[in-house]
Amino acid sequence: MKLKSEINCIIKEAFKKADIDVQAVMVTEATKPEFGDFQFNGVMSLAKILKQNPREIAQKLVSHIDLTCVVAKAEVAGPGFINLWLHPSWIALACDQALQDERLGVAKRETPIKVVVDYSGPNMAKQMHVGHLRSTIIGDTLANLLTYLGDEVIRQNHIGDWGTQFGMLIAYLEEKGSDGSADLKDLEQFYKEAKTRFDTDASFANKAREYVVKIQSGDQHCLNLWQKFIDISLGHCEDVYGKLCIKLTREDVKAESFYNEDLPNVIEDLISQGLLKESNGAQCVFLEGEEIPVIVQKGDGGYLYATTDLAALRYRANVLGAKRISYVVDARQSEHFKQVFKIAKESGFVSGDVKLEHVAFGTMMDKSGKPFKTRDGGTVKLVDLLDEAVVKAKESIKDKESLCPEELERLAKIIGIGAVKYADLSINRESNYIFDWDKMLSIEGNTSLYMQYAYARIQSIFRRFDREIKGHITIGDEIEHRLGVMLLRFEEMLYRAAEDAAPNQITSYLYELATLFMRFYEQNPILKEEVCEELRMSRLALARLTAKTIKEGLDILGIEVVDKI
RNA sequence: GCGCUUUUAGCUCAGCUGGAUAGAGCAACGGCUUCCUAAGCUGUAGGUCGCAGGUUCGAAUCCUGCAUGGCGCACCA
Repeated sequence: MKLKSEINCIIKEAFKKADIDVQAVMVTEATKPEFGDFQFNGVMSLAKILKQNPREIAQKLVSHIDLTCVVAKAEVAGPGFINLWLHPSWIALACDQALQDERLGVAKRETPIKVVVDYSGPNMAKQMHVGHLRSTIIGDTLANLLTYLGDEVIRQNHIGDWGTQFGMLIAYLEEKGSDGSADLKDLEQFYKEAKTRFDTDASFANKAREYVVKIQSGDQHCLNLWQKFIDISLGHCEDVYGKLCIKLTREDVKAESFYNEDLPNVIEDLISQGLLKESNGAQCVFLEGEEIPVIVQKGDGGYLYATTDLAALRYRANVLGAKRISYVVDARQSEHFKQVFKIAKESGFVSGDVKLEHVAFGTMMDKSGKPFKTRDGGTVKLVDLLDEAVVKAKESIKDKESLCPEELERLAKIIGIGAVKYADLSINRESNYIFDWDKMLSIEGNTSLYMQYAYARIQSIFRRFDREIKGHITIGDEIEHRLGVMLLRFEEMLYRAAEDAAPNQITSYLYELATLFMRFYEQNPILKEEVCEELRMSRLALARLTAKTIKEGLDILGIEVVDKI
């Protein structure tokens, strides 16, 4: 059941009865409570086309709106707005049904598609840093969301495990002896040391270059060393994923090296499509309207970023069969993706009906608006950031003294990590965002703690009332009415967020929902003596549906909830 | 130089396909509790939506120009 679609149908029916021809109608949420639950604004533009008075058309339309079941009242307002109020009894019934349903009334997509979500993509030469945070959590959320809506989601972790720097690292690993795992605990340090050796020792540098060639030509000894290095490095990433509750596994890893063998074919196929041109010794694709070409093969025969991405694109479209391929990557690479997508379509690597999208996001800044760095200007390791979040969360817990250490640790983890994720996801992903611990761990405003508190508050009701809820929801007052409508909007909100790949639509919704619930709870007692049984059951049911909706929403965001806070 | 992008309240941000008096939170100043989690609710104040034009019955939203901060522009990924 999609709320707006339902109302759209009613409006459309009214148009039909009024004998007015329209294409599509679209109601929107009312901008203010006085204007009802939903409003239809389409009459004004229609009046223009028909050269008639908009108020008259609106009036005519209103007289034909079916007021028996869903819509209770329809009113013309202003220049020709139509305001719509829903039947409280209908809202109540729909909420009852949602509560009975495991999926809270959220239907699965009628025609699910295969979607590849490419996200996280850490570089194996270095430890994950804050720059990977946004891709990882936005991508994971998108994957969760699409999965929930019924699409077949293929998560892809396109790790960087190929290229010249690995020659250096492998050479250094071998120099350190057979068991390098101890030295690899701190990849950053390892990288630095290797780099120093590379820069100061010519024979080491030569060896490193040889290794590059050897790895790429399939030398078994070198490949073994390389594999070992990647395993350890990937292990670091998995620690971070574990802390962050990210669902990526080894099965989702399709590294750059995976496409290596296909790269010569990409070039060949581009040649046969007549898209390739040599320029200054490099193989290039010149796109229409662009002066600077996309290089797919270097003068020395080496391949580039774009080449690998082309190989990956056609693998995903043709082998995996994806109909939507989403790249959750920093906005600075938008030009790259625009070009690669264009080449993929023009070359026929990816057929026209496949939706290619760059889910771009802005840079993470510090409190003063500069790119997020450590005090000495280095990159902040993601592990350190997450550990700090847990420590800070622990400090922020109100009566931490009353909790046992294990419980405090568990709470701090959920709250700290949840706060980092929620803060990021609640921002419109395309804008740069300011990373601010105080704001993040604040209980006020659109934060994860406010959500957690709202949820925990409801759970505490059900600790006092542990019987079965018997009876039905009745919408008694305006706040219950608004809460009910908000609960019913969950489904459409999710579909919208999925379409736009916009997690902040989910957080905005959850915040509005939680706020409404808090208001409802302030003025409508539930377990107090004076409340009659019937009313109590109705309010309990609303509370439970709210809790379930919050939990489901946070679950899609990859954030755990706690019953007590 | 070319291209992409940002600009909304003192601060951090919403604002979906153009719609009614532009919304939250923080910060400021008030109010509510013999306790169903006050880590809550609530009132007041605060904005020529960067500027100037244009399209439209109607523009923060679309178009053009300018200003502003950021980013990207050939063999790194």
